[in-house]
Amino acid sequence: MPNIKQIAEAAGVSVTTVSRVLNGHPYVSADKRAAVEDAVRRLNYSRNMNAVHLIKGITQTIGVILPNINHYYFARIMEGMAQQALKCNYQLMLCQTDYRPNEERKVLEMLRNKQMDGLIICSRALSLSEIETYANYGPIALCERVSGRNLSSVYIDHYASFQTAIRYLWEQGRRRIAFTISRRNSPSSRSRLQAYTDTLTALGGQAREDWVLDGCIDWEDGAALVDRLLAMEGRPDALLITGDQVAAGFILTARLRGLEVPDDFAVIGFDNQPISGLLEITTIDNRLSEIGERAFSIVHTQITSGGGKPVSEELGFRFIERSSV
Amino acid sequence: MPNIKQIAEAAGVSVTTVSRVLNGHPYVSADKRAAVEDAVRRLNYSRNMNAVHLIKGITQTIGVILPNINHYYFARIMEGMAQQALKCNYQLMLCQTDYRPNEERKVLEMLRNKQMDGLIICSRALSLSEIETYANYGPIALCERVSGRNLSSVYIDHYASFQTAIRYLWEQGRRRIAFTISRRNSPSSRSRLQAYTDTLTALGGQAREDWVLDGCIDWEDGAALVDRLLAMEGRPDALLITGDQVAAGFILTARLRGLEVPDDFAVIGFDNQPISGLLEITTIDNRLSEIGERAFSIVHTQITSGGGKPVSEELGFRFIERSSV
DNA sequence: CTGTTAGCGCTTTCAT
DNA sequence: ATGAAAGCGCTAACAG
Repeated sequence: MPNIKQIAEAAGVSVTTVSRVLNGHPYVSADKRAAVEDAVRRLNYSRNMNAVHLIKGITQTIGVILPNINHYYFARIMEGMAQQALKCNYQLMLCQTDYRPNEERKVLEMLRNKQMDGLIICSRALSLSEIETYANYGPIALCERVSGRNLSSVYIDHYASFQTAIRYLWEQGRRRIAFTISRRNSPSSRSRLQAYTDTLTALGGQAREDWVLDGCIDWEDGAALVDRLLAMEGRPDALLITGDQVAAGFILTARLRGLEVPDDFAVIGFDNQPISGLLEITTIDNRLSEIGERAFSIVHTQITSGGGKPVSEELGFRFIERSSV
Repeated sequence: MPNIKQIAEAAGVSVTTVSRVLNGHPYVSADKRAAVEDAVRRLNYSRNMNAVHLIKGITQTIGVILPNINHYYFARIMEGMAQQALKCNYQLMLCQTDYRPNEERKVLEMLRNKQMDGLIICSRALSLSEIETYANYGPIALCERVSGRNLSSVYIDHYASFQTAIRYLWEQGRRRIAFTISRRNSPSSRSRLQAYTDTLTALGGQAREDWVLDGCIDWEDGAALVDRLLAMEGRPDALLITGDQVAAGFILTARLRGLEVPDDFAVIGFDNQPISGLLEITTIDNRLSEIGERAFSIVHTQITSGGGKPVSEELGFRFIERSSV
């Protein structure tokens, strides 16, 4: 692979002129420009971008931390980010870290290392405090509500969405409401638990600790839920299931057991996944693709504009009424 | 951000010694090593990896071309690659190019640019010939059968899997067999069409051109298929649907129209997606995660071992009998 | 409009 | 065991 110097020689100009042509700068005479372009073609030249990254101090790359790409929630967010990245001519480094703190740390180090100009964290194991210490090295955005920190944030108000869902079930006459979560101590799980307690208490209903059903991530978990519920005395008559795939697993398995939705169980799913349309599941659209788009744009803007205050952006959820309640 | 020179000064050693400590080389006295480590800590030093990439000529990054990450097929392959990447301490650049030739070209250029050490192409718009011209710049693997070229390849034998599926339907007494594809001219579609024609002809059945149903990618396409089929005179009694999500859309919509699977239509899906378990869809497991793992490992091995011949690896599909036939 | 030159920050001979 | 010095390939003052 030839370098810029060899091109300069071949074209009979200085490296500066070559660089100017390469970068489309003005003030290059037509004939020299042509000579350079010709040399580039003849020698099959291509810039070594690592040298450019080194000298410019940027890489046109944004890192993305998430536990696993093969999950509707994350794939959909990633899709949104990737669409924006394509428009902006930016690259996305996919860091599938499986909620392992040390792997997340490695990615933060890559920001510090200048391997990436910014970072988007879709979900995390590390503490906000630890993440925040890296904010000086480049803009960081999280896909969750964060405030009072040097971190940007794009999020849905999970508290409000849960409140809406619970009130809806209540209005439909349901009084024994349970809900699922994936990880017990995730930020969204905490606000949902809070909303569950607050809302039911306010309505004069009861929020039961044993009706917080955790570890529900895939459809199998939803399927397993059926027996878990049948084993209870005084079982719930309504479920908020955080993830339509889990809800689908539950509903289809319930049918096999001779139970009907919504007669035996009312169900509200989350994310408005394709499957929810297919099964007519009432759901809450969390606008995942837009979360990805906005997170990308915020980080991208901060990179190009050279910093500024962190941005916090709430996207409204959408309640989609179908026939599972 | 301090650089290596400043660390050298602070520690009272040469930059060479600092570099040695940083890279864990031997032949550094314990006290100098300690001095360097101390200086690194005090000055909060972090290597600029772009300089390392420049001088070493590698980036520990592999690019991945795919049209859209928010699709089970690609997300699952990507998951496999990412798991391997994590183990090898390699990074993955996600290049979601939406089948746009020019975007795919940009990624190939990034390989040439040395922004990535190798490339995996999950699906493509460009010709193999064009892709092959980049093979000198780094190992390239495709997730499809490729031979006689300077490109590696990890694939499922779609011809054989289709043959298996069609014979199975035939044995179950189905004679009017149709099938869906996503893109008409993709490599896999071509081998499937070939298998369809060959197999049915061999069995003495008929392969009908109007029973090749294209544009089937998402569940909506599957849902739309029902009416498309009902509008035909002499409609098929069996369907091979390349993608379980599409199959699910078809089956659930068919039920709403009062049709039964497998009574009115026998259905065989593809990919062994979670939904196929949920709906008891007979399917063909294409081992997507393994395809991703192998593709990554092949490229990774070629990078670390410095080239060698391209590798071609076929993974056997698995026929999963459930109750949609 | 063009070229000289000084870096960007790091690794790695090659001496010692 | 340690350091001086020569790059890796490119950009951007600065001087003409």
